[in-house]
Amino acid sequence: MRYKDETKEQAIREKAITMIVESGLDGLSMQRLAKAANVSPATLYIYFQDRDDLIVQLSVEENRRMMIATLENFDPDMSFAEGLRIQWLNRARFCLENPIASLFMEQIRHSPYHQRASELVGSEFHQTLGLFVRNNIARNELVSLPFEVYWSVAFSPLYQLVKFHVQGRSFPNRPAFQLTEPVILQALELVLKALKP
Amino acid sequence: MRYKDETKEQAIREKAITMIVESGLDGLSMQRLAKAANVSPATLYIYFQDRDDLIVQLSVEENRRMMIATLENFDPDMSFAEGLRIQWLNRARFCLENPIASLFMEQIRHSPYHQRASELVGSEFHQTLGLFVRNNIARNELVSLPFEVYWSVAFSPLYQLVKFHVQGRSFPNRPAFQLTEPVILQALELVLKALKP
DNA sequence: CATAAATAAACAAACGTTCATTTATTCGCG
DNA sequence: CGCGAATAAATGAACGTTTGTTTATTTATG
Repeated sequence: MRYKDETKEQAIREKAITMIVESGLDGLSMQRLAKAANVSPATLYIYFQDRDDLIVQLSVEENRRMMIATLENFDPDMSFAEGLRIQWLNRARFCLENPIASLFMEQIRHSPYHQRASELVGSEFHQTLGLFVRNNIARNELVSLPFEVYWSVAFSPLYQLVKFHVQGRSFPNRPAFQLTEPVILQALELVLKALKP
Repeated sequence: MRYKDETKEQAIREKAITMIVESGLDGLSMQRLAKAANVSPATLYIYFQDRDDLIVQLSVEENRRMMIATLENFDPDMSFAEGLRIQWLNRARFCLENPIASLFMEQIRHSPYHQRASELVGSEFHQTLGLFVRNNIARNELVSLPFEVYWSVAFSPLYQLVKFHVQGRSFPNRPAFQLTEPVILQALELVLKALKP
């Protein structure tokens, strides 16, 4: 019998993400994707149930990669400043090294696919972060807050900076924005100041 | 001669936004939109050049409404704390009163339409905010920062909280999140602490 | 030779858009 | 005031494409 050609599946995944980043979710057509990945349209349906399944699978996989990268060398027992620093630098590094994956995830995160995909993602990520937060509140290294308030202050500035970077610009009539490590650390300082008791 | 029926255009705009929010940008089909707005498909092309033009025009208009609401009673000569408070409360109020418009803008902002639309938006908004920032740095009420760092710390936590609210939930397995005024003010306090010298 | 991957060709349905026609409204004229 | 001429809004039906997906067939490999 004949085995699946894994390079084909990889080509499909990559081209699909590129198409979505370049022309939006409605720019992803199965026939154009097949052409771009050098396979027959029917081949797509060997690897994915249908168009929706393809998009959801891509989201889950890219999300997983991002989470693993974000938690590299991270430990929920770390001090708050150290733990947040590691997460910020990990996440920024991943996004800067994978700008297309990063733009793809941004697009999914604000589409109707986000909910369906996030239900299929493992809960370890959130459990680890939840433990980290509780540890630090108990140790009085972090003010006690509703989880959503904590999350929005602790992470959304980073995500916004990353978005500015991968988009190449922040606002019209502004010069191109480059997210460098000193800039990341400068923003992180502000966030730590906000969240430390 | 016969004049345009403005209720028709309004119906088209509203239904289009609803469709995009409910089923994504690729869920907006001109024929289904015509049916939903009770007009002929051809009528859409009296008010809009084509599908792209429709989406861009919707973005520009909703963006304008949002900006006007955000700057109500705002003055660039205000103290930093007072000015930021007004903007936060204005923006939150608008989004909570217009959740569909808010979800629509979130979706546009992370799609390829965002750049094209933001180039068509007046620059007064950004000029006013730029003045506000410079005033407060000069008065030593605000630390001096790259504009993108300032922006991401000052506003993205609010946008994230609003998103949690209009989505109805923040993360899987978390109870529904309601953005109330005390929560907004709690987050605002943290951000002010971060940005004050 | 068995088996499953991979394909080319085709399907109906839906897509964005246009065209020939009808409908409603304003306006100059009697 | 009343009425046809003028004009643009509004339409239903149709255009050729492209859509997502399937089917019958071929290809490669254990």
